[in-house]
Amino acid sequence: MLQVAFIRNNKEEVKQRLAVKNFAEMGLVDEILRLDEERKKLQQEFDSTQAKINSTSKEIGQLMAKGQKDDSENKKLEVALLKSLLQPISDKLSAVEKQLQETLVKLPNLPSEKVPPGKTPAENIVVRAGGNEPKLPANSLPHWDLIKKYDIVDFETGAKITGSGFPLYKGKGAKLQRALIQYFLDFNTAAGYTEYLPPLMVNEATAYGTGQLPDKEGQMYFMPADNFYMIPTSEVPVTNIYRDVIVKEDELPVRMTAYSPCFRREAGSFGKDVRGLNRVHQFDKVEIVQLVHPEKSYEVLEDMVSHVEKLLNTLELPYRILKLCGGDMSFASALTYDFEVFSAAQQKWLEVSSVSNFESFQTNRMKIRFKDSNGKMQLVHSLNGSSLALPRIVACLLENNQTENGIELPLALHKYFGDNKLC
RNA sequence: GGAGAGAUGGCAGAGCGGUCUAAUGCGGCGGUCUUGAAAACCGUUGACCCAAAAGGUCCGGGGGUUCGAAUCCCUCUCUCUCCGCCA
Repeated sequence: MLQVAFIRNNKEEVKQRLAVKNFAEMGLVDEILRLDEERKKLQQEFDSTQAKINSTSKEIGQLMAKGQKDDSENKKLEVALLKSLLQPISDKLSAVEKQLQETLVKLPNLPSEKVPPGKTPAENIVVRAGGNEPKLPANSLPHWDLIKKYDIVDFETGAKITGSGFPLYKGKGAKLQRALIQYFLDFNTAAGYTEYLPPLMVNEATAYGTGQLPDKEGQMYFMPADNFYMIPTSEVPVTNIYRDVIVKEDELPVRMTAYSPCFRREAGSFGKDVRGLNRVHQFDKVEIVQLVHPEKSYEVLEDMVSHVEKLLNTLELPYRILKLCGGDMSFASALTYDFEVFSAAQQKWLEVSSVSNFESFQTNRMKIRFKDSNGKMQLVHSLNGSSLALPRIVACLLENNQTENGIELPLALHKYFGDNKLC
């Protein structure tokens, strides 16, 4: 959520930058400023009327103490009159505040100046690439066939138990999940991130805090009996740890990592790209989140990108890093880098991580603040990224490392998996 | 699920219809003293709206009673104790 004061002081700049994200409803900006003006006017009316009521009520107390009954009765009538004036003002004020809030949350975050223009994924910019594409054997298979061949993921039984898109990992497949999670978490904690294991369901306030509500309501599984949402990523519970917290400046940066299963309805996506592990409703992911001083956030973003890149390098997979163009960025992000790995049998790039700086867009909703050296309250900046999402990593490990004698594992995983070959 | 108790400033904790502009203690910050530190003493110490002053709002959330609510009533949420159920 953008800050009204910022919009008020930078109206044209806000519109220009929203245009980079191909935002269409520019009328909302003017609407917000109009509502804000109205709010201010009503607030002043409310305050001055309330002030009169307060002072008169105090006088009543004093008159009663002196035993001046008639005078106090007159004052009571006066207050009653003022209160009848106050009620409609107060109702109007809450209505305007609510409307302002509802309009404000419809505005996406402003893209940073570093965001390249563009409308489609084709206009994203490849900033770096690494690793080598493997030479696959002649009879190489896509991962969904390898999975069957080695019997390590059973989609049919997963569908029987729950529904399609809920994979059932089995044997070495299950063990590989466990090994990857352990490895990723160790890699992150070694870099100074504190490990958390968060609740997998969250309440409305939490889902609202990171921007899932109201924007992506339909993408989350919802439990109506208790009004809980299944988390689409651990970013949601982890960032909300600090909701409504005023942190000390010297506690920054806050660095957190968490493993969790992620639940996504993926409503509207079907057909291509959903085969095998490419797109599923439940998957495992290790996430990194940072809360930082606003002056440091872009520096930290680069750190996080290089952290994920190092991790990816140890997996020995071919990858590339994209800087997303305005049209491909998410609602809440100011700058996003996507990581893709090359799935050799599918001949396709698959997204395995997305690292973003949200600046104060999330923290303004969550009121995560610190007091700077001048004693002024400031919002911290929040960033997060996957490090990493498992299914597509697994798909690539299977496809890229297939040999006649089974599937080899990168050196970094030998210790965690307990073997140098998957199967 | 049942019964009871509770939720107050960074923390502990008093207040139970008007002077609450929330006592007191601890902690934090500044100062005096000191070579320095500790101790002692003195002062200071939250957030939000408003460009700011004035003013207003905030004693878990929401609603009500009253001229006036931290204080009374209703309701929700959470915490604790006991019982029940349970991995």
